[in-house]
Amino acid sequence: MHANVKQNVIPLNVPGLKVACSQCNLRELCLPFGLAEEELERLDTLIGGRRKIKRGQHLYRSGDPFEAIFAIKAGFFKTDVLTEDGRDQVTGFQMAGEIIGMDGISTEAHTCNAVALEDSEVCLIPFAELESLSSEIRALQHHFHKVMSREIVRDHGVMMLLGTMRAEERLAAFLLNLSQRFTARGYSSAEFHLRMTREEIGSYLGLKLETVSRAFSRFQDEGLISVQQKHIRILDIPNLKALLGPPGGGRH
Amino acid sequence: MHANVKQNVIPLNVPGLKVACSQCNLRELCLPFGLAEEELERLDTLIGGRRKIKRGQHLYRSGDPFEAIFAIKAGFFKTDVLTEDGRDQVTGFQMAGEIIGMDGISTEAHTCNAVALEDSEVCLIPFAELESLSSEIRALQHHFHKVMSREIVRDHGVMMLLGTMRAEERLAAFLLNLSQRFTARGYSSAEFHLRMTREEIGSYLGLKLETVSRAFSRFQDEGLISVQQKHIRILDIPNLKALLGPPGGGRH
DNA sequence: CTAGCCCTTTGATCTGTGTCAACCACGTTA
DNA sequence: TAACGTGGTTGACACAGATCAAAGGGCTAG
Repeated sequence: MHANVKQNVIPLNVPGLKVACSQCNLRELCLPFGLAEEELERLDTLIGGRRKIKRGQHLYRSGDPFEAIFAIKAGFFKTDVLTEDGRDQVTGFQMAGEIIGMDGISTEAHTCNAVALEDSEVCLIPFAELESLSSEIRALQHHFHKVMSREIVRDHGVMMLLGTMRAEERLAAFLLNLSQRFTARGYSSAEFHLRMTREEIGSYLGLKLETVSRAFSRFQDEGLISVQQKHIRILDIPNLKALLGPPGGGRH
Repeated sequence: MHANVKQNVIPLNVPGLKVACSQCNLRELCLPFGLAEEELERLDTLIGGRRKIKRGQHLYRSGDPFEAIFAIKAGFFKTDVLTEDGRDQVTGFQMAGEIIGMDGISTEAHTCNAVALEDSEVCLIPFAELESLSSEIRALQHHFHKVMSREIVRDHGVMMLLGTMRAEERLAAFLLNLSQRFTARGYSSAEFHLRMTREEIGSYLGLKLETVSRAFSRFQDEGLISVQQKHIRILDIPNLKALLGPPGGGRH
């Protein structure tokens, strides 16, 4: 492991270089949010380094011992649960700035799989140390609780989607959610690249891939979006949002 | 704190009497789990008193400012989310020993409604004080994180149910889950009283009430359970469990 | 005890989505 | 450049569950 001595290039991940939340451009979205300067520096000492995950590789698997949570530095992940009988449910898609792995806290072992959908990089946050630091920095403790709570609220939203929405509403909600999260990261809200397959979208939304594909086509026919493989352009946000109000239009 | 001097009667809720986790018969299920004697006593000072909730009353409503979480001392609750357009999704049923209200942490306001399905009683846990005490008692902090994480894992289970199971599998999973939770509380695993309506079960399971009713009838015809209104007796747990392995029997 | 209402059950029919199948488009490898 | 494989689209048809409808049973409140 020898130092990388290329010049003119900002070196990343040079051995010995400490990862720094305080310098991270995602700090407003991620765990450091709301911490003071001095606290941020202490947070820097917490991060256990970075890890690169290639597309298709697992960040962790169900059953792995739980030791750390991860902050996504770059890239895109899916998490899924699978049962003995072969059922597979995608429980979420995670992007830069989001925290992943909190499912493992309860049993000291991960309860789902996390797979990179593109080449990605995560920051390791050793959990025992996070708890230590939390008890010293109240703002960190509180913020971490908010992050977990937000996950619970997000899950309730998915339950609502799976329990009450029709196929096209689900897909519209999904696209609007992605759009909004890309916006928060400074990317276009109208144009983006899907990192997941139709089957993965379907699993997340409780639909079959053919149904997802048909809904995409219908949206395109109606001028709401333009689809070309994984490239999506949202053309008519208002009408896409209007789809979320259910069929009749609000009654029943 | 002043001694209560009534004799022969165990006094409950007498004004001035401190609620005590250390004496609670639910402590092995609830927040105190795993704490040492001395820590338990400090936890006692945290509890902000009890509150009785009559059947049909709200413990909190979506939008209420978030100040405390609640430990259910006795009774039965449902939580639900509703959208502007009138959709209603039951996100869970909670019973004695369970913690409710963690959805409110993220935004400082509750994001769902909690309604008592029978006359109930909860212990108030002021959240700011819980965080304070957490930073002093590491075991409490860690246990609270486990409780939140367990909620996330539970939600993933519901997503799996809503995303991949057919009506009868959903109902079987629901009954087995209730049975298991009653068992953990020392009640019969085979015979219990449903506190919720068919419509509420349906909302939770992503089904219409008629479908729930039909599935109950089918189970009864097949000798798996006996149903009389809200009274349920589970007759054949093995075959009920077998329903969870999907139709074909594991393929696809 | 009675009236009223809500909850539940059951039947008949309709429909959104799943299933099965064929074909196509793109990206990768040889 | 050709051949392959994975992922995506589209069509025809089937079916689980929704919807509509009607009737019965048990609480709850007077």
